[in-house]
Amino acid sequence: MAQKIKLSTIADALGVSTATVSLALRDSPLVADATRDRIKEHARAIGYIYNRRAASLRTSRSGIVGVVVHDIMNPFFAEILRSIETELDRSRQTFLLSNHYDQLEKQRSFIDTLLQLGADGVIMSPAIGTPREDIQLMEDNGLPAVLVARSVEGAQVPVFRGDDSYGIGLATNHLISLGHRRIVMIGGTDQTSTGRHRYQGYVIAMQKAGLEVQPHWRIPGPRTKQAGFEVAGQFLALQDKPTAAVCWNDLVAIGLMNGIARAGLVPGTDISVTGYDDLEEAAIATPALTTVWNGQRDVGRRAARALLDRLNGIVVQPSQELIKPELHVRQSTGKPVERG
Amino acid sequence: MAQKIKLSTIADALGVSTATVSLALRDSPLVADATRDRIKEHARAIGYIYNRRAASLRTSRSGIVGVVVHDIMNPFFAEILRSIETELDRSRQTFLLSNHYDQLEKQRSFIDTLLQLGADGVIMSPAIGTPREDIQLMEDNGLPAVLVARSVEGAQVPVFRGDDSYGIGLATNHLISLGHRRIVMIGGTDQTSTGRHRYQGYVIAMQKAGLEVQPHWRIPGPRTKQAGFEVAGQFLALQDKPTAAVCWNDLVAIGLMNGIARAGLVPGTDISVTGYDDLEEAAIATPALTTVWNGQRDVGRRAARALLDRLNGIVVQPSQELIKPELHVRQSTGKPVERG
DNA sequence: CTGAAAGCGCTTACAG
DNA sequence: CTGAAAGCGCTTACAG
Repeated sequence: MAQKIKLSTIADALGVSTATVSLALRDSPLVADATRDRIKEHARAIGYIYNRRAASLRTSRSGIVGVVVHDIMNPFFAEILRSIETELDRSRQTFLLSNHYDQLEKQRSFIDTLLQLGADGVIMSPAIGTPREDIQLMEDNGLPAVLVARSVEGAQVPVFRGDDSYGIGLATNHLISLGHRRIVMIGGTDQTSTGRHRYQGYVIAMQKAGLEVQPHWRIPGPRTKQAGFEVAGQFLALQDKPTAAVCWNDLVAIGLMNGIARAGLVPGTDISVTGYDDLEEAAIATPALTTVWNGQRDVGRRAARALLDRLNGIVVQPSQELIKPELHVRQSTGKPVERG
Repeated sequence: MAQKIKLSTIADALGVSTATVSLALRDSPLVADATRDRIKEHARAIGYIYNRRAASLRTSRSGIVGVVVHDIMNPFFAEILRSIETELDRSRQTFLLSNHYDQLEKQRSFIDTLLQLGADGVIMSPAIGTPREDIQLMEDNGLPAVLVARSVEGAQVPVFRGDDSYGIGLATNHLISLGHRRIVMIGGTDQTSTGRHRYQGYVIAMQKAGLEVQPHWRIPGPRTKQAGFEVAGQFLALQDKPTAAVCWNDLVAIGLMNGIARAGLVPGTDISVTGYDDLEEAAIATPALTTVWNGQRDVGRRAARALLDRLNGIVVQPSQELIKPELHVRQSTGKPVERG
């Protein structure tokens, strides 16, 4: 890489100032058309590479937006990410992605990196236990934030998430209307707002139907296919032989169905199972999964737009935006079957 | 955010020079211990944020490593990414992730961004059709590259990938040894080196066993669960009723098994199916999937190390590093069963 | 419509 | 062990 090519290289070669080159490359109307064309053509010809660090140091805008989630490999976040990506691409923002794996330290170190790079904003699904001070720190340092999926008590920023209590209610009511009485909730944790909301939704639906809620009908924890699979034995061994399971998400539901099948029972027939999220995979599972569509695409799109608005100086009020979930009925639920 | 805090803010407050502050914050032995401690403590107390853009402009190292793959949501890449992440974290490099979805334009625009940000290096699984000039452009502009999963003809950079021809041979031979004669290969494309290598491996294994290879025994295309599911009908309708399918990857295999089950046949009994990659999911599929472990973790780890070596000035010879795959036999394969 | 000059916030020889 | 000064490559008033 012979000699580093910079604005002044072009300016010198064409006998103009760097100011003119800078303006020309950014299509400023201040530059005469002929001059602009000459400059752009020359820049292209010699392979000029714009130095964004220098520009960003000067303008204090970096064109970088950070996105932090629990785990990008989780298909639920994957769908949110895809719609965020689409939205940000449109505004030519580069997006910097990171997993925090629910470790506060990882999340903090990423936020630190964003601050150091002068990122323009951040979209995050906060790690379990994120204190509102961590959110405030970003805002105080000029890094506007928007939350998705989970909220942080007391944080003064917009939040976009599904209406979890309502959504799990849809699944629970569906099972109740099919005639199920002994319904277990599998997965999730009280440590997240989402976890608390979903469990509440289940409890409320059961109580409204006049059904008792047994403490041992909650198997907390599982959030992955693997975990759903592993918990099948424990579920099937419950004394009072529940006939249905409301699962934390589609991954847990699919894992559980695999575990049920492995135990010689037929999911959807012997045991009814519901998921949550309506991932692409839900429709092709065996049996096809009855689940709750969680509006991932909307969450991502609306969060990205809210952030872009903030970047463009539009004031976005801190608020909780609840996306309404929808029940999608498929073959994994049916009338209850009593097991010997 | 009152007044921007910078090195000189600290220098002024403590009556030292910015040079001393800069050195102290980076633990330079040139600074007296007492001075260093005083500076670091003050920096922490007033909430100083290091400006990496300024530093990077000066030093021309950014601490950023780009990672580009087809699709981060694909579990195959997910596992590679996780091991890259672990490796880079250790060297305190920030990693900038992007999907190219096999669109050359997306890939180019990301590479451009990396060049503009002054990234230190890049690890990529090149998009279909990537010309070697695109790789050369990065190298010429001081952005060292390392390839994973796919190679680019003629590119002078290190490549880490599985031995695809050998690996698919393991799966094919396994089916042949069970007694299968009519074996179909489903998925993949000749447009990628991986696709060509895997099909070759299948053909070679068939021929070595003295079996004829029928052109219609190849159903190219599918690479996702959804696509595997959809192609089941076409597969089951083949005139000569093949008894087994060698699939492009685990996703296709799992989708196909779901499709077979939906058609009323029992995968693993009526039809033998093999996958490729050995994703976590393979072990919990119903039936558990016989598949080829593709060394994702090794690929990621070794690629990251090679790049870090290059960043540290160690010369890494361009070479093709083939990771040896292993066959993992489970329940999705068995003796052939002739269908009416 | 174009140019000369200052400045973004660091780091790095160099001098003492 | 510490400081004064130059410079990384841009952009932005300002002047003409």
